[in-house]
Amino acid sequence: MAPKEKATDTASTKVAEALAEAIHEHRIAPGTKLNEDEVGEVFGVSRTVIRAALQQLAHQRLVELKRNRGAFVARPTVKEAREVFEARALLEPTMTRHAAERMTDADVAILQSHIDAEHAALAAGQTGKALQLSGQFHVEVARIADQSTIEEIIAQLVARSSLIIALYWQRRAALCESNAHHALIRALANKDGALAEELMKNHLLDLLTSLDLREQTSAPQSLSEALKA
Amino acid sequence: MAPKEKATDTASTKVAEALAEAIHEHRIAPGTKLNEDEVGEVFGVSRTVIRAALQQLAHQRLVELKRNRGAFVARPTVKEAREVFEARALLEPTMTRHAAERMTDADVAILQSHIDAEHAALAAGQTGKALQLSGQFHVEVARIADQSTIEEIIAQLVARSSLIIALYWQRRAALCESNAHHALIRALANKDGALAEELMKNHLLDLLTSLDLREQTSAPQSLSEALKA
DNA sequence: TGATCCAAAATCGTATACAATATCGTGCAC
DNA sequence: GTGCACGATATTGTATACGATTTTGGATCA
Repeated sequence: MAPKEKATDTASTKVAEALAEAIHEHRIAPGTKLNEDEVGEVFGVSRTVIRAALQQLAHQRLVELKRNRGAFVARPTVKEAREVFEARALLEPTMTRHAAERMTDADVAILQSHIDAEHAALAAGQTGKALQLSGQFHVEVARIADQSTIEEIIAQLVARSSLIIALYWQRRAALCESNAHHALIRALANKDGALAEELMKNHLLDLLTSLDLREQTSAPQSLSEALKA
Repeated sequence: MAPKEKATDTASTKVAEALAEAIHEHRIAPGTKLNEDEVGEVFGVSRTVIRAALQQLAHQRLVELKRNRGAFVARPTVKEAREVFEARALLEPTMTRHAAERMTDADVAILQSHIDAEHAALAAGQTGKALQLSGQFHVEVARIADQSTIEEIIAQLVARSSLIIALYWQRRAALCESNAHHALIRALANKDGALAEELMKNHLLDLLTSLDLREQTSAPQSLSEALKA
């Protein structure tokens, strides 16, 4: 339960991870300004490390940096949402096929543990946690495919997807995901690359269509941002 | 000719761009340590902005950050080289097809000007510059496809490719590239999506096979690095 | 001679201080 | 009463100072 200390990581990374988790769990609303002094006080560190953390998050597109204005939690547009899933649609099915060809028993166990943890989190009402674990499943597939470069790209896209889902999710069908993952894991365990690829393709499409991507879904968070947009 | 000042960019970005250019043109050898004080003196700024710049470059995988040890120019492995081109192979052909469908006369002109500039640089012996322009061609294709998210990913992959090419290029066939781009531009101008897609796929394969990716091509830059690897 | 340990130097990580810029409120002119 | 200008305030951008960690060199001892 205690956060595992990665001694090799710098302080800014830990802050970035904490902020990312908060953003993914939608505890910080998109568009929120992240004041450096304020955040620094919360984490008990100086602005130096906060700035480094914010820069990391900006590279992941989880926050937006505006010169002399500050950092704001990203508010992915509908277009961006589509683009992220378009990118995933181009990368992940092929990764899944490759993963099926290299699948080991250990890999099956790892993926299964992800699903289990996801179910546990869901049962405990930890929606954010479940979402993160669900995303991690996709990253693991790329890892199994032994494509670390694409794995990183997918990790970033998954992180952005998490924010997108938090924003545009039309509430319903919370566990259909796990079912999709369950079918996927079976195809992967059977080394059925073609089926796994197809399942992943459909899974991503399902995810996309489960979003409400009509233009300007809800009223903008703040009036000021709305008028500037 | 003068570097255009982007007033909206922070100082660290300018330093990062300058360093990136130097790395791409292979004026700084892979594996070279980038001492913060030293680099800071060169650019006449403090370590604060240098650190920010190095962090940006680390995110692009152009430099590697080692805790308490410093920043080193990245030395992509053979595996990483293959992975980068695998990622590009998954993304760019589809982008090319989409670009063909949205191509305007202005876009044709832009792409043509890229090729012309590339030829000019090549004629002037500016190999590094030509390489960069050649890469920019690929980024432009994604822009024309109106996929800014994938455009960013490709931009990053192209940047890494530039370093990879500088490392693993087996000297020969310098201008076959431009020919490939020329054929591509014609297919794009004719809005022949299928042909453009195929040409891009082959072009990327050509690029990959033009590299010498046998294990451990040349002797490592430094003994110390060699022994640690 | 070789290895080991320790101290000194170098370098990175973080905090603080100062400068530049943007934001916001107030007052004045019309 | 409205619009604009200007100064006060807040916030970011950059530089510098200090502490922590690593590296390096030499001295000591087997």
